[in-house]
Amino acid sequence: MERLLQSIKIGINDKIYVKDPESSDLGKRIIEQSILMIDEMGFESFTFRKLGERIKSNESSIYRYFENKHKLLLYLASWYWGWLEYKMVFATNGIVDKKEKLKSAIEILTQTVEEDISFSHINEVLLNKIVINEYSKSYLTKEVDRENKDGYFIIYKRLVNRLHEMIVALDGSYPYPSSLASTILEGSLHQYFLQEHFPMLTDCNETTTPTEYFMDLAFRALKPKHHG
Amino acid sequence: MERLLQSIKIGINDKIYVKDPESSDLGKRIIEQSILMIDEMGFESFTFRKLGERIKSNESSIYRYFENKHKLLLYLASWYWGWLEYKMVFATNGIVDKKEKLKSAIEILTQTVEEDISFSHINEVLLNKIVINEYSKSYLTKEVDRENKDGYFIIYKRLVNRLHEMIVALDGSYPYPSSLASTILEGSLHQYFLQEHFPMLTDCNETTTPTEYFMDLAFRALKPKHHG
DNA sequence: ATATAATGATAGTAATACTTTTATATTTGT
DNA sequence: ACAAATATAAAAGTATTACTATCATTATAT
Repeated sequence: MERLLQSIKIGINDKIYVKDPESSDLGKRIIEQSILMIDEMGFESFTFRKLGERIKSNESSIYRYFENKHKLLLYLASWYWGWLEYKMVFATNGIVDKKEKLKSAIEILTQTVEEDISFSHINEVLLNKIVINEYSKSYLTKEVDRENKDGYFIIYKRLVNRLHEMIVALDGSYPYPSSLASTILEGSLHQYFLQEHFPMLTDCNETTTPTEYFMDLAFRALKPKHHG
Repeated sequence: MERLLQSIKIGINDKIYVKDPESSDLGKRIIEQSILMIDEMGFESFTFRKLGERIKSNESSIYRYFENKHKLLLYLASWYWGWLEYKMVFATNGIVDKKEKLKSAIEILTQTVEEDISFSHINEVLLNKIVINEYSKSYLTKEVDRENKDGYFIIYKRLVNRLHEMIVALDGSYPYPSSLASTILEGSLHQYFLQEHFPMLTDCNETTTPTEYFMDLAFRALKPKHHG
């Protein structure tokens, strides 16, 4: 899998950036270090000025890659969802049994992230933490409709839709396949957050994972026909 | 119910404010107009300076009630959850049938909000919109653990816990009652958001409500024993 | 009538989120 | 190898934000 992925590039809407950060060394440092810094200090405290100091580059140079830090967050999130989408499509590709296929998808989408050596400048474990803590802020804005129109959330939407399709394929009679799909994706992030900061509001802990919870929930909801 | 509520005050952790906004006319105007303004312009664009202009008071006077706009958001959210909690406790109070009780709770917690004339300076419909669009920002911060320790989220936690208890009472064998409770509350906000901005990611629309979705989901998950 | 508390007006500060300009380095095409 | 184009760096400037501080005025309580 590593070999295959080595030549893969996550395709991100080019309106999100001014200049493709994958196209230069500076761009890659911007991505690499912004992930570390946002994880360390949180998105609110993170600034391009601080990032410039950290990567020993100039604030104004960073602005040549991203209009502002909001766009950078959109970029990081898109990359993350694109990466998850790839992993999911890859993992579910050969599976013919619809239940097993959905199981595999839910597993990929809700499980704890491990580092992927294929993208050396991106720390997927930290990126997952960022998505848990900051992703909502990328769409809970007054600009969401315009940005959605401009395609900034297209990868996430495609991912929810893929899950939705697997749900429909397994149980066409279930009346809320889109809502279940979006609940699994968003709810999984939320359960990880609760586990860390509000443990009394979740059953997830060291022994019980969000994956188990959503797997159980999905299959209680879908009551799929058992066959073979 | 209106008569009864007339003398009710939602009790909010007094560390959230510097001076209780319920204790003066200026305080009430701060609450009233901040709700309108945050709804209009979004939390990011909202500032105490703008609020001061709007209520024809001084920026510095507003700082005598709230340390910053983050604390104001925590206040508004606490009020909202306290108000919902009151409505839920009131509605479920007399119900002995455990299934009906949980049904009633889910209905109150996930249904569309209507104005409550008991609190004349608070527009509950707009406050609900604010909670949908901004609540996550109140806890997705680096300060969440300290603020949680200081009790800023206590009402929300109590509310999730009440729902959790009703779930356990109905089906003690269900392994994820806390996660289900938090999923219903948070997920309901999310489904309303999706309905407005990402309709393709939800089945909720003019005819299907988040209440129906979560009611269905909860009772598929819980498979409660039917009796009577 | 006086003390106390609440509010208002004004100004000031450090940081943020940029933009602009100019200089320097690096890459690329011929 | 050299000029032209492009990328990056340095520095300064601007408007706004998120406060803080000071002092004046107004309302209320005793």
